[in-house]
Amino acid sequence: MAKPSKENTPITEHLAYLLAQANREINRQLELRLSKEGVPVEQWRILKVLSDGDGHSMGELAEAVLLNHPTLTKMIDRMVSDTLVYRVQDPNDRRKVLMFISDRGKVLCKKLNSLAVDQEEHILESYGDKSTSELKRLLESLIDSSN
Amino acid sequence: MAKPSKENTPITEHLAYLLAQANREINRQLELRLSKEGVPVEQWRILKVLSDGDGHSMGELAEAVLLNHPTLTKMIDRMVSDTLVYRVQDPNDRRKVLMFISDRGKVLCKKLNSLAVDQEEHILESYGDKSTSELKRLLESLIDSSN
DNA sequence: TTGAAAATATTGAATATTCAAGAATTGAAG
DNA sequence: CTTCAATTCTTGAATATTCAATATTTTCAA
Repeated sequence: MAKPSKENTPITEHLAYLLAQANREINRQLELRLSKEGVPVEQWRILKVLSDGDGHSMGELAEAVLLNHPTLTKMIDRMVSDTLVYRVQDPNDRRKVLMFISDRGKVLCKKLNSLAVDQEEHILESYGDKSTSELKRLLESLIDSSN
Repeated sequence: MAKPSKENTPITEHLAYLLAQANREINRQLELRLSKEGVPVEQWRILKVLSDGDGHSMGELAEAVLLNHPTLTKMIDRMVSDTLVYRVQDPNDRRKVLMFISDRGKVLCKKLNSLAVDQEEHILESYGDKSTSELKRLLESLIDSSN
């Protein structure tokens, strides 16, 4: 009997592919909702992270919103132009820049949050409560086990 | 009692974010392995889809490998230069181009497959057999329910 | 204290992706 | 048949991302 081989598994059965596909689909839906306010998903993430009111360094932010450093810098430049966020030099470590959300940013963030909640509710409806929370649990644990 | 609100759920609890994070992590690992052969993940996907030996139109391919049309065209241009794949005009519908994998492409694809299998096995080890198949199942069903 | 190494953020050039327009072919209605 | 809309793919310009290099500040060992 031949040794069972996984080498010609169709692409659609690879975990990496399923994740990419699901991510693409969910992201597309979210993008569609947020486009009502003309804001890309990454900017919503940034606003959401900053909305705790604390100052976050660029490095911290980049990690949290899944962007690499130079990309974040340029996106923040745009958001500063739009007066959604602002930079403050960290007094304790002057290499760092602390990012803060502005009042305008807070207002926008609230609107975006409710658009995002709409989507999550839509997913809950079509996909189910149980599946959703189970999926979240598994994803968290996958992420954990990858570090 | 206040109405329970999901509007200030931390970003890390959103399904869209968890998917993005997991996708990023797994993709990074896969990228690292495939970089041994100097091939981006998307090219591996293309080779894998074409490795059934049939001709696939650009539209079909774009859908299958999660790239939009112009991006795919340009990536295919590179792969044609590298003689990994080749174009044939579809005799039944001359608007279409059918893509085929070359012999050189097949050889490369085999090497890439085994690198990818390495990764899947690594995931199985650290994450577990049960979790992996359960996660795959849930992802498939999420993708289904999104169409 | 000094000087070298590490950490942090930005910049500019190279590369890649996307959007909108174009070219070729097919389908289908009049 | 003819013409007009739809489909398929490619192209070029605009935009975004990435890589490598730079500037600044901090850390730490000698």
